[in-house]
Amino acid sequence: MQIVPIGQAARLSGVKVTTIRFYEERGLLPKATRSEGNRRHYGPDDIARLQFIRHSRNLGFGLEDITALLSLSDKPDQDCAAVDAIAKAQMAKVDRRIEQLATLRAELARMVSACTHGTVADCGVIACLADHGLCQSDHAAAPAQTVMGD
Amino acid sequence: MQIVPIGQAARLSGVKVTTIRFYEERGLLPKATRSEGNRRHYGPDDIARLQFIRHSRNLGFGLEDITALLSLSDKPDQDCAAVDAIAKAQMAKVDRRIEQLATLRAELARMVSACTHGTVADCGVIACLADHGLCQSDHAAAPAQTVMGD
DNA sequence: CTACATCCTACAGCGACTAGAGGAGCAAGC
DNA sequence: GCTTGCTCCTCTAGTCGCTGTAGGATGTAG
Repeated sequence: MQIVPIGQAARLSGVKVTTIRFYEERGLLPKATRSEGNRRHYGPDDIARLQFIRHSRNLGFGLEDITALLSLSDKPDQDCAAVDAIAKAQMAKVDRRIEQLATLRAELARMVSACTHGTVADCGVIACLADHGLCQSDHAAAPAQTVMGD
Repeated sequence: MQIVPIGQAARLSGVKVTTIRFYEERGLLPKATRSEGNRRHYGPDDIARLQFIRHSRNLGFGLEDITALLSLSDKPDQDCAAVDAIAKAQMAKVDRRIEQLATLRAELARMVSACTHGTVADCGVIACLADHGLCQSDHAAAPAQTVMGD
């Protein structure tokens, strides 16, 4: 397994074929060398890089952060403070989100428990959605688009 | 405040002007009536509907779910089981995400604590990202795109 | 009458892919 | 040699829930 085509690289790294091509286009991977028939070749270093990316994605890092982390990992003599900063920022982001989701969960639970299992007219869930005054928490303070997404 | 233009509807409902137009296009709101000068008009019902949507969005519901909830709330005589199901599914979704994020957070914390504050070459963070074997948890089992996103 | 705010449409962009069309290359079996 | 079927190629468009911009029309206050 010295040099492999994209499909095998995908299997070895756990990154899908289309995603590998996407990463190349985005500059996270160097442009792959090609065979005579115009097919991409990958070596062990490329596989390692793909695994690095995949692992970072699994930890929730964005592609921009990953680009920074990759370029830092290519310069082993540098101070690793920048690495630390990126990781800590990511942790803070995750913390914030967990907090938001916990508030959300509490409100959803309260809402669901207000369901009378009767008709929609008496439904506590609908009533709560229709009138924020019926909520106890101030979850609505968070901008909607940041609640579930990035 | 009987009938108002879009800007005031936005202020009253907490939904941005552009977002209101977007919701109309998506069918979450009926097509607004227009003035002679082609401007949208909104009445109290429209404002209430917008508040319902905003509140639901704040609770993390997707637009598809909200469309369903709205159409259910328009039929007050129906059984509210469907409402309950949507709310419970949302709660389960939030639960799953909280769990994932907790795992993530733990792994990130472990990683950050492995930072030697020296050079990148010795950095525990980079080492961990490069080699998933250095991780204790199996967070990598989750598909990347679902970890932080919806 | 002139600023200025508000409104209109239409389209491009975000992040991180995913899916599909339409075609070419390649190995194995007949 | 030929067909079958898999892998690979490029390119485009779609996902979600908006946001931002361009370029114009309308409405109102001084």
